[in-house]
Amino acid sequence: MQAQAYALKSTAIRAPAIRNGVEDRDDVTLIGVAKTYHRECEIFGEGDAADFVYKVISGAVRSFRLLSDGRRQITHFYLPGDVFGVEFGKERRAGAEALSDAVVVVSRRSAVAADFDQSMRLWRQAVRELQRSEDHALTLGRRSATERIVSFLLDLADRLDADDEFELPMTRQDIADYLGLTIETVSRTMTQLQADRLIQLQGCRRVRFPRRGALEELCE
Amino acid sequence: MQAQAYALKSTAIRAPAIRNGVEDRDDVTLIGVAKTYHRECEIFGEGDAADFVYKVISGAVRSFRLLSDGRRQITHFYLPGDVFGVEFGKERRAGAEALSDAVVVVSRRSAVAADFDQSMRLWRQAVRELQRSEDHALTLGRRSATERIVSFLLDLADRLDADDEFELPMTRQDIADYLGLTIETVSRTMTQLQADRLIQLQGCRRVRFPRRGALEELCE
DNA sequence: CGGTCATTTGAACTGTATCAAAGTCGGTGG
DNA sequence: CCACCGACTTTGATACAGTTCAAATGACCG
Repeated sequence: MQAQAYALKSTAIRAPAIRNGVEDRDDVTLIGVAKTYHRECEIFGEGDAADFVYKVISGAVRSFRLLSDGRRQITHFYLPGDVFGVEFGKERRAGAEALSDAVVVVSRRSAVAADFDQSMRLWRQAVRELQRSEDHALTLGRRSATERIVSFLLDLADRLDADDEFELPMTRQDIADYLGLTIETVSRTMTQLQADRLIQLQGCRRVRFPRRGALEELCE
Repeated sequence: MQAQAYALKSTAIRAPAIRNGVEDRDDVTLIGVAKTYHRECEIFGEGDAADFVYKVISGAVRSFRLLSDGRRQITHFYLPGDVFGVEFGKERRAGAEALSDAVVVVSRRSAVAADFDQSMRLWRQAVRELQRSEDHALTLGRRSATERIVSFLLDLADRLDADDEFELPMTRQDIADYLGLTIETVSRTMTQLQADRLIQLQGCRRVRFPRRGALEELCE
């Protein structure tokens, strides 16, 4: 399907709290090994043993689930500062792959569990992540294509701490599989938003919000 | 919108573990007050303080979120034995209402927190519930109307410990708002499933699976 | 029985998918 | 340095699943 890639480089690292989001004094500092995963490289697969937890340093990661006929639903995107791979059971409920070349700190689950304070924070992060999928379900169940795209872009800008301009870390296909749309609908919708002067595109990855207020109105 | 109703009756009670699901030695015994909520009655609203946790004794409950124009997404249905209203933050992220007259045990959050073992179990239940919304997102993002209905019915039968016949505790509109469809599509799809001899309906609430295997194939 | 509310059915419409082709961009090798 | 390649994206034309609007039917309850 797509070019196969594999992990590179491994150095010991202490990954500090990065994101400066609103209430993130809840940030997790993972101690572990930094690994570089190349674009499209699998980090773990659905059903694997969940022995490690991860934190994105740079690049981005997607997690996803598949139906047996190949339809894919991307469940989350992870951006720099995000923790992922925290499972409550023993097995992975979703697979994870690097979107672009990504540097990730990998930490043994058992090692984290030893530190009560740390594992509390990790739990809270994981819960917050799960709560995002409730929001996601609302979007998938009840919003139009335009509303999905707009709320997605606004959310992404927010998580990237971007004010009104940022780089999309994923392809149109990834966006489509996250929003329950097709790649063509994503493309057309973004073209239309640009025609309506609600967003500006420079190349297909760089997005600017010339009038954020108007965008926000579109999906409240 | 709909007939207003209100809570009735309050007696002290000890709500024992009910569901005999596969791995539910994880069941929670809430000690609190039994309340009866009438059909369509609000149990709590989005944004309320989350001071109580609940367990369904009989009847059923829905939780939901609204868009500002009134579109509704039902996030979960709670059946006898289910715990609900466990929040990780201080505020309700969704509203909850009784589907039918429902008996519910209400317990102060602070009271439960005192019992470590108990609150652990409560947490795990809440996490499992949140994980369900990841499954839900897959369904909403990537399955057809027929697949949604079939997987919904199978899941419901399972949770009701029904073998091949059970009573739907909710209206077509509720099913529609859970599955991201319209009431007409739900109705037509069920009629079609019946015509295909994949389900049998007696009245609009009683469902039977004459060939469960065939149903399961429809949504793997 | 009659009234109310939920459900089903029908007909027409529409948003999004599908299928197909053309355009863009970045990288690579000549 | 430039031309070509492959992957991704955009655009176009058409199809269709699911929605919308409207009306008929059915179920429940006093």
